[in-house]
Amino acid sequence: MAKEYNFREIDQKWHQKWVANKTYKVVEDESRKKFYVLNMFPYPSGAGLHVGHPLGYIASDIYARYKRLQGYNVLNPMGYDAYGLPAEQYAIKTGQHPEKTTFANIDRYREQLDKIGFSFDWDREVRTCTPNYYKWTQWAFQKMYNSYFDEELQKAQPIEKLIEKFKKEGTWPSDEKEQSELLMQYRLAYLGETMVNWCPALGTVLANDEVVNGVSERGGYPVEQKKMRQWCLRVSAYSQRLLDGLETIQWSESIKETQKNWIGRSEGTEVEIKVADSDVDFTIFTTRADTMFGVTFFVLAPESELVDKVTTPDQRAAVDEYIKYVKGRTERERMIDHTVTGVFSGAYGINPITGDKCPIYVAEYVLAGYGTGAIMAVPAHDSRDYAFAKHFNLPIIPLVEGADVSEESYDAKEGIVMNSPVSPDKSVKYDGESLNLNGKTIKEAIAETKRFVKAHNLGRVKVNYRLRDAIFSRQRYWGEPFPVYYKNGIPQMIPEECLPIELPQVDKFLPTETGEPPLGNAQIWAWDEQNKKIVDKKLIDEKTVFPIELYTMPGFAGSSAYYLRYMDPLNTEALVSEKAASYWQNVDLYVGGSEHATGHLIYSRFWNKFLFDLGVSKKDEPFQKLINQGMIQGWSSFVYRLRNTNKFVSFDLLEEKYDDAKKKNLYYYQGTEADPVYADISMVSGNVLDVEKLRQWTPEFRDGEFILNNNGQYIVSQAIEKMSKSKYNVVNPDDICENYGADTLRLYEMFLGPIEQSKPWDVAGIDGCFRFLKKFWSLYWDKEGNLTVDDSEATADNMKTLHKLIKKVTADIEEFSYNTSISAFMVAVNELSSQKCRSKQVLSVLPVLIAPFAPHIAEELWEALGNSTSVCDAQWPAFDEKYLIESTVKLGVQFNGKVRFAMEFPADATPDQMVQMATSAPDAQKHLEGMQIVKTIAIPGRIVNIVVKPNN
RNA sequence: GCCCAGAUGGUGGAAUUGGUAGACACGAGGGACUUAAAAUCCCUUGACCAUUGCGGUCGUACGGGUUCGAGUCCCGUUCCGGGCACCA
Repeated sequence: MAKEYNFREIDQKWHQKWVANKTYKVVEDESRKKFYVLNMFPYPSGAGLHVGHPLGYIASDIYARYKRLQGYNVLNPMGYDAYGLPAEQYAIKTGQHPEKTTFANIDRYREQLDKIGFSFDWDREVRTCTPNYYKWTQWAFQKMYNSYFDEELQKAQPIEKLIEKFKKEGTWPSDEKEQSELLMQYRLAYLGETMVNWCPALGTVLANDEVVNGVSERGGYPVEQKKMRQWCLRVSAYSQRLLDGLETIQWSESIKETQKNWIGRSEGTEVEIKVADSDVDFTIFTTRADTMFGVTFFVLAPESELVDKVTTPDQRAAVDEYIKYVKGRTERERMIDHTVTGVFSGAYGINPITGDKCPIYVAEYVLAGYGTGAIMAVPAHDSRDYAFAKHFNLPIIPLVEGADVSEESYDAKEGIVMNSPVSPDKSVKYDGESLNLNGKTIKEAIAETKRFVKAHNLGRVKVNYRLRDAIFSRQRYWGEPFPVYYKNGIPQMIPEECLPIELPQVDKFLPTETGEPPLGNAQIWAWDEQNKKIVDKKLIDEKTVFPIELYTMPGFAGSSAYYLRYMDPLNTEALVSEKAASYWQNVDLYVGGSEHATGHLIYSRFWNKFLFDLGVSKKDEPFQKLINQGMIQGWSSFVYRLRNTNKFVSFDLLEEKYDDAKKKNLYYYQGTEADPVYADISMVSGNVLDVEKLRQWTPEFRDGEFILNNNGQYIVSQAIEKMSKSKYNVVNPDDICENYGADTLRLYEMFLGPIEQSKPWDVAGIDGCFRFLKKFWSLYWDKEGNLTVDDSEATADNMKTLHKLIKKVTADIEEFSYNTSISAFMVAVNELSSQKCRSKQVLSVLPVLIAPFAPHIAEELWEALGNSTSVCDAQWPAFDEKYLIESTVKLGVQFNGKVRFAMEFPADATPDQMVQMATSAPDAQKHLEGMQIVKTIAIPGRIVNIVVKPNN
């Protein structure tokens, strides 16, 4: 009997050794180069890990182990994003404290993670909900509060500098309340009266990225717009830096593109518009300054305060009614329904370029939050203005030669401008100059108009960003409390030395009866200013004891700077020490899902840029390279229940009909509609249901009648969906570890396909990886279970196989192309096996090569070969080109990078011979005439490149 | 509507970035060993034609183009996925 590959024993043995020897502990070491690998830390949900979670962890663990073998000092930490809604909702339902369930879930996650053999340094674990951690979240918030963004320096500065400036200018008010309000307009963390996404069902506000298609991302509840006083982060101040930074980092183009869209830079022109017969004026923003001659009306956003100033008495009633209508519409309704609505304000604006009086409308298609909340409408060249003009019968003036605007607007920025002006008297003179754009291209016309507007002080060139400030408060319990108290309604920061302000105990996790957030339930929640401590609410007297903020921070607060904390997780004096931050700098490789593109990945970059301005973070960008791992989806299974019965019909007996109205397939059995019901995938093999298992699963199936097909089987239908507890399609990694071992799981998850691609989990192929490990194992042992490795000289074939493998695996890991490197291993093992290779020269290298992928088996073999140290401390081998020289036939000759003709070469021709033959071939002569050869490149067996240039 | 990424056997996916398409794995079929099963090993496996042998033709969503040579580059079309979306 050959020595068996006993993965259970091996996995357990090495897990224990790694823990005992602290193999993965990492300390700063100035003598070695650092490498920082990081995964997006998980939210510990009650469902535990499924096979999708480890995908990214395995990918980064492979890279971390590889870098370590290359001699880098690798930081590869793990922790938990522990604040979150599910724990809170569970608490509301059961009364259990969220901390209790969260910590229980963390323990379970840890147990599962430990089975997979990660090289995490657990001594650096962080949990965002522990005071020792969130102290620094609160600290950063206070720093933001005490900073403003200096437009000239393009960086954060202490707020004191701004106060000084106001004092110097003489604009510093004496009243404390006015001072506070003035500074609030500049602070990076500020209290703002803003329109927020209010979710009544969740009882909290949500950030823009937490709202998807007008409903909450979590739970899918309706969201409405509401004006509320909220803490905000002035993320928009960093718009340009967030945009510029994208050019310096190695992220996928699609993620960068998404962020660029989200930041939404647009360069345009602001123009001042005077309201006729009034002293009111307003500013419009346009990116199409070239179309000023085509303006036929103006539009204000309904929420704009200008509406009130502009509306004439006779239109007042109509406008008020319209505003009421708009307010009654939810975000969702506004998004889906694009019918044209609006109302005339009664006033007219004067186009400064043409002198024309144009009506001013109020319409919901103009957004208050973007630009100035007012636009000039050019129906000929903007589809929204066009629809509006058609609806209200307003004139349409085409401005581009050849553009047909009888059916739709011409929005393209291409063409030659006309009608600008229609006649010379239609262009107002300023300082003797009037604007004429006729005959120019649109691009030229934009530039010319900008110049004109600026020169005659009619407006200014302006860059606008779509990126909004982040709303930073939530009406929840399970989050970081704000280190803020209120003195006569003016917010005050609790002194830094008193941080952290710990989350108080409450008896109920719901909002209070008076509608206060859950923290309103906390009894010991008032600030004693003199004694600097938290005291009972009853003591509030507004003289020395004041109420503390009841809001908590949102989920992204704790996850924005966690990568810095890993550098120095136990530090009580600073977020991160100068020494640790200087050594680790920033994350070299970040792995996580692309769904965070407009959330965490923006907030984190903002947060880091702020800390960089403070000198705390040492790099302007937190994550140098980003890999987005795809999702592993599950195969959901459905059984079909005939409506209003307890009968379940096999899928292949159903009749399928497409319903146009519902846009999906409906199923019928003998005329009765059948509804799909989830069945747990553990009860299904292939697409055949184990009816008895299902009966025992839940009561709804126990007494069900199952109508089987002709083969006596019940067939389910299947769909690929996101893996989720509620879809009963979750595959758990523990079972795989139990049946195949951690190394097989690691290999298989990587072998499934490119990391960045989403793919359904299919256990079918796992045997291939398991077989490979068994073959790999059996390279080392004979029938009696003795090590077969000897000191024999490796053959040329052995060396070729080995060096081919080293080359391939090294290149593949660098490109995160792990699936192909595993294929290369399979080929190499087959080759060595048929070569009957026993040479230590070759076989002692393989464990090092496989160590990143399959660390347990690597350690076991490394030890068997007589090494006393961990394979983690071995050295990654280099390949030698000399073993890899190929000798095959053919292909072509190429001149100047452009191939001209094909010819064949003998199999064993050397590069020099190939060049010689190519240049002397008859076909070559015509290309070489009058030319001299600059350079030749010959790839044996493939192609000869000859770069030529003319003589002289 | 705008932007991004993609389409290769029965399946997951390779292809040195313009150089033998289908590596590797799964599945399927055949065989060996075995009383039997499991495990293991060997052969076949893109399609079609020829199979006693060599072999031949077609083939990377579709239609064109560039090139000695195209899965890869260019133009057009179709389809699927992702992001943004009254952003002026």
